[in-house]
Amino acid sequence: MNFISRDTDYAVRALMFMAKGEKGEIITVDEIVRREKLPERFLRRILQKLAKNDILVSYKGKDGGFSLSKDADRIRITDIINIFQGHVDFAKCLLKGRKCPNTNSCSFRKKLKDIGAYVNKELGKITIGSL
Amino acid sequence: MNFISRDTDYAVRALMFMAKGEKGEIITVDEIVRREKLPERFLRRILQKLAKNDILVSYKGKDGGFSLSKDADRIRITDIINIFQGHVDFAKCLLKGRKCPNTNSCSFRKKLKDIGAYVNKELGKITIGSL
DNA sequence: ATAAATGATACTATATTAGTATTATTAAGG
DNA sequence: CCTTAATAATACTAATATAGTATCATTTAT
Repeated sequence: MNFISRDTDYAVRALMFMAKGEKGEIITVDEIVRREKLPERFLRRILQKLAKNDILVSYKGKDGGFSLSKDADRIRITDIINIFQGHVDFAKCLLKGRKCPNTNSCSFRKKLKDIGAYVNKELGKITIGSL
Repeated sequence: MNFISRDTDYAVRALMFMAKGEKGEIITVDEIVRREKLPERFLRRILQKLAKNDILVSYKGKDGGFSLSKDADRIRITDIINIFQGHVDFAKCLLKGRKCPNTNSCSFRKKLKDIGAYVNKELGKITIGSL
């Protein structure tokens, strides 16, 4: 079981690559594909999604491409994970269609919740710039 | 994105229920289904898997059922997660078919690894008995 | 106008998750 | 030994998530 999904992973690689360039530099999908050897169409969609979520700015048309929308130190890993994997829920009750019998005294979920809070806190400290 | 899968969740519920009984008590799948309202055939397979992995002892034939194979305090949540979800890998490199360019200097995976180690340590502290 | 880029959206393939169904095996008890 | 009540093994299925691919539209510099 992997904690990080492929699109999150690819997004981080692309962002790390972009962060190496000058601030505000416009980079095309093809450049990233050449350097990082990621599947072109898939990566294209990933970058589009990053643009929609204000991580990247996209420039259409000739000489277009993508640039980081903010300083790499302000792009947190949790942002990327949330975009591609949704909120990481450590303590969700998985009973279907009915209320959990021990709903408000579930010590298991309480402990999972604590662990989840720690993980999110630590992941929040990691930024593209810090990598 | 859920960290815990449904079979892990159901297994923990079943084990917690069984741990309430006397030590070594034999309990049938049907009893657990009645009390915890879990899908019978699915739960049956889950308990079989727990038996195969030495968490439960199974007794076939009339008056059969399952009992905990050891003290509930010695059944850790990580054991259950490993059985149903496999090893939880926080830092796996997801590049396909080719070597990662920055294989031995990947600061991202290094940080993920640290977080994963913490999570596994904390999950290892949680036992069925402690819940 | 053309070329070179992204945008939107639909499609597909594979894997994982969450089950269900069927038949076999085992063991207690009359 | 036969019946009954339990698990064992295994195959099957349905739904969902993951990992892509394909197509056509739109934009913009020259």
